[in-house]
Amino acid sequence: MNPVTLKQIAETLDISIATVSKALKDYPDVSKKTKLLVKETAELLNYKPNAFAVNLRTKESKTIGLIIPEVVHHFFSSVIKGIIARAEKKGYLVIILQSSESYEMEKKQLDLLLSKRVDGILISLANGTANFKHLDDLISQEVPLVMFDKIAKIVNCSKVIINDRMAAYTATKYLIDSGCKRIAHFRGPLLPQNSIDRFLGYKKALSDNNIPYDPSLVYLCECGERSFEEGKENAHKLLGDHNDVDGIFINTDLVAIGAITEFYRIGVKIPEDISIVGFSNWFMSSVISPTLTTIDQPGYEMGKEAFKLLYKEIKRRKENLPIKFKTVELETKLIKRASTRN
Amino acid sequence: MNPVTLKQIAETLDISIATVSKALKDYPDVSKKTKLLVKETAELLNYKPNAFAVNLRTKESKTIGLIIPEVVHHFFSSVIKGIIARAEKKGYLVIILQSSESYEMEKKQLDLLLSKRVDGILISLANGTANFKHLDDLISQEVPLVMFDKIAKIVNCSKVIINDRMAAYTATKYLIDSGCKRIAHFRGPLLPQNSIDRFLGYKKALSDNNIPYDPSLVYLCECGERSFEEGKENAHKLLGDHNDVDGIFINTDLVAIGAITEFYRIGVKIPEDISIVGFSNWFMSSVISPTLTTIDQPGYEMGKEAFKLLYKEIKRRKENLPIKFKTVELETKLIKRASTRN
DNA sequence: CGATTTAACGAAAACGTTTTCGATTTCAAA
DNA sequence: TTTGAAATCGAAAACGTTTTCGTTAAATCG
Repeated sequence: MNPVTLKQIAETLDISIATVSKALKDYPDVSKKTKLLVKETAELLNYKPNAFAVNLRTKESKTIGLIIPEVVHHFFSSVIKGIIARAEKKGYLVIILQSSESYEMEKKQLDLLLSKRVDGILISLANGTANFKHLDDLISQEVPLVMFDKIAKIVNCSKVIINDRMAAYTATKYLIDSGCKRIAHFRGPLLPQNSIDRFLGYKKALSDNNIPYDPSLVYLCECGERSFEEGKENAHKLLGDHNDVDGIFINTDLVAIGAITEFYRIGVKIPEDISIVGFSNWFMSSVISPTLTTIDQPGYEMGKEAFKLLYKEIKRRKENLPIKFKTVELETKLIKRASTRN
Repeated sequence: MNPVTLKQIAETLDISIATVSKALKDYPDVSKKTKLLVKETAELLNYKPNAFAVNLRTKESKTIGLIIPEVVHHFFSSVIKGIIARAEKKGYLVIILQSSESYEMEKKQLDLLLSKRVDGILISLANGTANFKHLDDLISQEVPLVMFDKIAKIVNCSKVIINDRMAAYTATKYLIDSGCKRIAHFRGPLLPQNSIDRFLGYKKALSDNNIPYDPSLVYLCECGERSFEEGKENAHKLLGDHNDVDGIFINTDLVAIGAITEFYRIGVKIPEDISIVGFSNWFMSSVISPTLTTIDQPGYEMGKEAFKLLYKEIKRRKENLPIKFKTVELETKLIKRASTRN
């Protein structure tokens, strides 16, 4: 009935608890004979170490926390998968929390994880967070922390990112190379670094190719739950505002798909009239019609990489070694499909 | 530096640890004066209870485990979101593991969660599991367990499901009512209950409407990573095998989208030549062209409901009350879109 | 054979909390 | 004043491990 403990093994073998514990962990100061004996009876009694006691004693939980803005999201699901896969290999479990793009939530979830005493935290920032005290506090408490995708450059910790700016540059450049002269941009929210970077990449590509930057060609989206609708709305507005746009670089695939849908409804031909490049390479993008040219954002790899960094930090921290923060940058690539002319 | 403990509060106030503990938890046998004092200094010293010690003492972790076949999946993401939302409200965190549709994995993950001593487990079965000993073992160990979506009828625990059979019946009936005479079915794998039920619903709808059942119209898919390709392949095969099919009920949306893609490529008109109904109502289905008629499967609600059931069981178990297993059935509805004639 | 090393084991503290139960004090009623 | 109950507190055990350090027995060496 009640779970087997070291004590019970010790009693049935008439040896001490200490010896049993050491035998199970292959300490050198216990004979091979008793080791075998202990292991056999542990097996027999179906002994499972009590994680609570181990945690208390060792001061670690072999558990990490993960905070993402949104669970129902192709990119973040991929990240989750990558993290879980890697974590499991190293014997870590992962607790997932979502900030729903809210700063307040993010703080709350961080506190929750802290009070559960996870061994480390992985986080992708909410769009709403512009203040980073909660993160700095973490770091000064020496809690291993690594940020990925939506990061804050100013916070001093390890990070894994893509080069949003360069990727956006590539995307825009591809539009230019395919003959577009007047290129709009549906950008993401104002705060997060990556939507800023994508905007900057877009601008740089224009200026490098002697295309004047026109602010009236930049449309804003929240890129949240309403992404698809925002795409439709912005597409509609764009047609009202301008009649000479022949290309759009869009902050994220879902918005792009909304735009395509609206253009289709109105009768604007993609890519003949307007070429479109998205961002993220959601699975959906390979399936809609026309298929969407986009930037592939390696979620699974990002998850794996983020955990690797965190794991190293946890380990070094345990051995009291100095920590050096690293930021690894993952490759993106342009996926050419049918929403652009080639 | 080191985290504050009850002991330190006790020492600064020159009272006992016991009193501090009781003061913080509002025990009746400590005066209001000292309660206030204790709470103030706890606040001041930024005291956070050591979760490890609490776990050991109370024998619970306020953590539950979740095992799903696949994380990168619209339906399961929604479920995750529902579970997390509900769990957080009750002060529970959730550890997520994935079985990758493999029985062996599923067993392994279950063991992992067990060894972490989670307070309960939520599971949606892998397609590969036909043996349920691992689950029965759990139940006999009195670990609260509830299954959702992909369940095993034979296992004696609480469940939350949809009526796959009825939903499939409705879908097929809708095809019939819209004029289809010769209706194919792309079914899911042989083992899981829900693909069996959907198949049975399809069959029942035929026989209730005097349409002969023709086994050669039933095509199998794994419905795993290759869903989209399977849809294309089956669509292609179908056209080779039959030239009179005018409707298909497809086990899951992604396969349906594959089929639509292939039909589009070949020039078969949807819904004029062939009508299609999918299953699950992935977001994607509202966005492709033509938009896909499908059955809405309420993932978020299912997650919430599953946690509610689990929570109740955990609570009753703690109070040593008798447990009665419940299975709640969630409503589905037919979403009529453009892949069928109306 | 005595001295010293090596091998094998166990006692006990520690991790930080919760909770039982007994001890002390206070105070009102008799 | 005595008695009893009520209010307030603390000692201590317990949860199950891990690990240090001391103890004993066996083996090795000179």
